[in-house]
Amino acid sequence: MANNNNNNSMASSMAAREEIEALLRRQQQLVTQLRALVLPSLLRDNVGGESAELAVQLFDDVIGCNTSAVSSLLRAGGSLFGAEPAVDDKSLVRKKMLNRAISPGEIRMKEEEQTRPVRSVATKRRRKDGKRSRSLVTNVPHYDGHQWRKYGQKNINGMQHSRSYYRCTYKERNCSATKTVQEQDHNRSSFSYGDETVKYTVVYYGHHTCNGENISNGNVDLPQLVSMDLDQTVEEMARMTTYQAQEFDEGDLDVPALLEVLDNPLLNWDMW
DNA sequence: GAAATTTGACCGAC
DNA sequence: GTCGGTCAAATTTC
Repeated sequence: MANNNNNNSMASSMAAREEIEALLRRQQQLVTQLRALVLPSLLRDNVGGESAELAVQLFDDVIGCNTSAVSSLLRAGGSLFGAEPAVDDKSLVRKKMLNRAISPGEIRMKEEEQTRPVRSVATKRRRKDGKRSRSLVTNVPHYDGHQWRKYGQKNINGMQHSRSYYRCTYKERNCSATKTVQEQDHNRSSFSYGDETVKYTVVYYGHHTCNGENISNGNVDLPQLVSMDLDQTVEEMARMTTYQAQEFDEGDLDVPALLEVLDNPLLNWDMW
């Protein structure tokens, strides 16, 4: 009897925890998207300067607070909400799928992903120059505040889509920054709900030593969203936000990487 | 004509 | 030998 009560309260605590966690993560996404929308407008309208810098700081502070809240929640998970029972990956996937009313076919696909052999770190090829890298998942891969020139494209083993290679436009100024853009396989992305949102994995290598001259002179490369009329931009962002909410999955959220979505000189490149 | 992109070849890590 | 990353000539775009 007492056991039943315990189980019930544990279950409701876990549900509450999951709900809070989901809300916090959703908040992170929204702020990050708002940041990506607002800052380029400041730069484009040449409002820039201190206002833009302050805006970057404020957005980062908000996201930072949110990240801390999620971390605290996860750390306190055991004591506050009761330790989660150990489950194997497959049953976890099933649980997640059931909570989201996903079809058995998709469950099978996800299970296959779990059992698919993963290329070990040791077998990964090292870049020739050994540059450090950061990665993020985004649906606006070209939108990072820098100007890039494509210098290559390759079909990658096991990937449906080819990978594109970009280097900083200001390479002649000794800027060694490069990035790769890889469209994610449609059926490998997080659980989708029938939408057709395309996601890209963007990996950045090296430092920008061009000091973002492209931005300071107002000649910012603002592909896709920012090149649209403002009304259209807001409308588009709202649409994207909806999709993000629908397909949200905890595995997708890489907050440090998202913090660099607007990867311009207003951010401190030396911090990584 | 300049700048950007494409694409096959090459290089080097594994 | 395979494969990911880069180079550079050819092609396309503005």
